[in-house]
Amino acid sequence: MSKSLINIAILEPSQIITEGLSNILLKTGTYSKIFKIDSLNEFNTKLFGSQIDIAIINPNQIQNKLKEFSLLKKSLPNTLWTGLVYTFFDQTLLAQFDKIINITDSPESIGELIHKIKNADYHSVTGNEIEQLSEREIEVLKLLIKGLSNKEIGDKLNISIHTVISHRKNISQKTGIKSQAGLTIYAISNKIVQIEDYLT
Amino acid sequence: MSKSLINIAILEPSQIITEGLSNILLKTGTYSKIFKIDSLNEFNTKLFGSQIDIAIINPNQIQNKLKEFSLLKKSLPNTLWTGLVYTFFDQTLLAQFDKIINITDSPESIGELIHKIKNADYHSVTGNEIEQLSEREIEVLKLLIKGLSNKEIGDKLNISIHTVISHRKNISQKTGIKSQAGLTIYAISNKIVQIEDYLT
DNA sequence: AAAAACATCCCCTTTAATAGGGATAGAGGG
DNA sequence: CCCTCTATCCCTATTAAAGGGGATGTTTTT
Repeated sequence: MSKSLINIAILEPSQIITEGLSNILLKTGTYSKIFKIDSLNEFNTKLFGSQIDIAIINPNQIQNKLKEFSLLKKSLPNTLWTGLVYTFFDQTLLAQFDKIINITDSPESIGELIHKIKNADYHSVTGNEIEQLSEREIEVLKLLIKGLSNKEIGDKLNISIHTVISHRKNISQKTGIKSQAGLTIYAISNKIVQIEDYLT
Repeated sequence: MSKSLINIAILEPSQIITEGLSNILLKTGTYSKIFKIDSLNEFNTKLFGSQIDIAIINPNQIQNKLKEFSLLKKSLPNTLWTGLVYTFFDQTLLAQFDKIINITDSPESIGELIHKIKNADYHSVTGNEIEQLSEREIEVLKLLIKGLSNKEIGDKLNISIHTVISHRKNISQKTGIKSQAGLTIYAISNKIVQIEDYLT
């Protein structure tokens, strides 16, 4: 891949970030053309046929669209799929990307990204499956994180406290996490709960 | 306040965001001068004597510097203190600002901000004091969130379990949060712990 | 100098969670 | 049809936490 003009697609809802990133990319001195897009499927419409070398994507945009994203990666194997992270995201989500750049990265390190793509080939990796919690277990987990006791959870779900304890045992086994704090972080990072809902 | 040139200070560690925001502010068509700064105290050094009309600040930058920020607001009462939010923050932290803009806000709504400042006076409000946790309490909280028991925390800090329990009682009283899950979320949203450290 | 906050330690009682051990019934896939 | 997973329920013993009550000495603030 020895070409001097690089095509970069940016999928990011914040115009502030899109503007800033474009500027910094253009300032790296490499000749690049930047396409700003609003959704994943614009890769197949607006950008169809273009050879996109780097796609920079807000991970939120592939949330709940993992299959679509997988297909896209297969249909565009020569693209470097990059996640743009400015808050914490689920690790399994980030694992879908070939590379991660952070909003606080310096222009220099972003410049390096461009440099590398000119000199190397990247191979898309498929993320690992995590052991899924069942629906009921997730219900229990959500209430658990609200700080409810086993008994309160049972009352709320109309099941006995023993069932709740069973579910909790299974949750702990599946996740390997024993403490409530750890489970809270697990639930947040896996988007089972939104942290915003817990801020008063 | 009927002046055409507006001075804007931006305190934001991400260069991507600073770049993007500057661009959008300049594109609003108003004549504004933008100062990029790296810390709160540059208001008293680099910017000393300048009439800053709008300060746009990443709330992280005032975390643990609430007193300094309060004094600053008092010494610069004609400045509009604006928080730039791109992830969740503690609400009490956001209450310290006169105004909040979000990273996903459109250029138009940011332009409105500039427009308003030209036609109105803003009065700085002093935010409520957050009841601060003591150093020791924060140490205990951090270990608590790792899932350690009271006894383990005591062993780690070389204090008796009774002291740990005392600290926990005080933490609960100060924050009003009883459950470990709630405290975890409190600690994350107050940047006492980084959620990234807990992702395996 | 007095008051407030902090850090340390101790006691008691009640309530909840943990860690084992189970059982049963239904749904779904191979 | 068998096996696995899920959801439900139960028991016992041990450990931990919650919620009260204090006390003492040291900083820090007013």
